[in-house]
Amino acid sequence: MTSKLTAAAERLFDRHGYVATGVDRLTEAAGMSSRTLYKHAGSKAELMARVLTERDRRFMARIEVRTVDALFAALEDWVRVEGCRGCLFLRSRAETGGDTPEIAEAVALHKEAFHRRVGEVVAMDLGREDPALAEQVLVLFEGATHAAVYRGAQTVSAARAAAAILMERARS
Amino acid sequence: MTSKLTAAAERLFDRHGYVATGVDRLTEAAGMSSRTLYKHAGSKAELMARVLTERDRRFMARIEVRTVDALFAALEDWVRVEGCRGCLFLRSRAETGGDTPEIAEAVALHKEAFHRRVGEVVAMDLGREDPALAEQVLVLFEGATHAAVYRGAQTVSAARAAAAILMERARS
DNA sequence: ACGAATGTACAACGATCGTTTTACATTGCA
DNA sequence: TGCAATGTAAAACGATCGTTGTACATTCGT
Repeated sequence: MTSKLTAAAERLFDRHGYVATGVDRLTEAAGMSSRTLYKHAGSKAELMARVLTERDRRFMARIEVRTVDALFAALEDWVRVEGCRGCLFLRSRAETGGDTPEIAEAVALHKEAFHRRVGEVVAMDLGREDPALAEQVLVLFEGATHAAVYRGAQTVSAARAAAAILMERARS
Repeated sequence: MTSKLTAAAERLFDRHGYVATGVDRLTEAAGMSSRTLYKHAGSKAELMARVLTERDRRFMARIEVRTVDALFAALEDWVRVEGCRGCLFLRSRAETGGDTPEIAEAVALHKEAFHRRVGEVVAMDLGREDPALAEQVLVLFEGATHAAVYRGAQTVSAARAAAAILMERARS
């Protein structure tokens, strides 16, 4: 019941935006009364935070990989499943101007974890730490995600190819 | 008077989001009555479209360059002046789910122009067309813009360095 | 000097916002 | 069997939304 709410909320927030999605649309999609929604979620902002935390779990599980190439392969899968609408975390933070603490915190936690993971994958793939290279890979990942909004999923393969070149150069 | 409105609106939309910014906050910041705002702008959505068109002009003027390196130098200047809040175009489109025609159209026009410009710069710099390389440069640009939201302006120099490597490799 | 244009302040429009209240039905454990 | 717990529907809360109407002041070209 709680998971149905979270799933429905994620879909609506992702497709129409956090602010633009009213509570009545959430209750309708989740098939529950507003009373029950508030008992479960506390508030709309807490619901969004819950959505983000849940999405973070799903996303981070998908990028549990050992190579940079697999990182972008995972992103290809992700956009195939989730579509190309940019990063929900950055979008919801931007929508609220960072003024909603629950949301800002969930986003910060996710982006910290993501940054750490990229660093780890680059280190594993390369055999040594390389923070500068990791930052470039992160930029390619984020760029593929956002450019895909108007350029389509091809941006992910472009980023993948670019990352391969950077990795190859760092190895030799 | 119209330009003061547009400037004030851009600032508020950029910092707090399109939906979250009410008309009364716009009138207050622009120092005019709501009646006058609507005479000038027509509607809130049209005002946002005007803001985006104006921003497109300012942005495109800044990336009138001849080399890929200068492209990222221009982005460094841009984020120094405008801050790191991601791409206003993609954000406003996402906020409205693409359901507001005036906004969706302004965004589409800007992104088309931007994509074309990147292709031109890569071609000039390289001496020949290279659409695949241009796509990678575009991904780096977009990635620097969005990663900068949580990683800071350093992402731009990371992207700049990565682009230099890709360009060098394409030249030899 | 005068009428059109353009500005203002301000109340009000109906709609919708997030949230809570009221009153009632169903379930499950003691 | 009965009392919590948990659900429902529906109305209402005050606030705010984008937008418009009313009534009055200022500026400006002729």
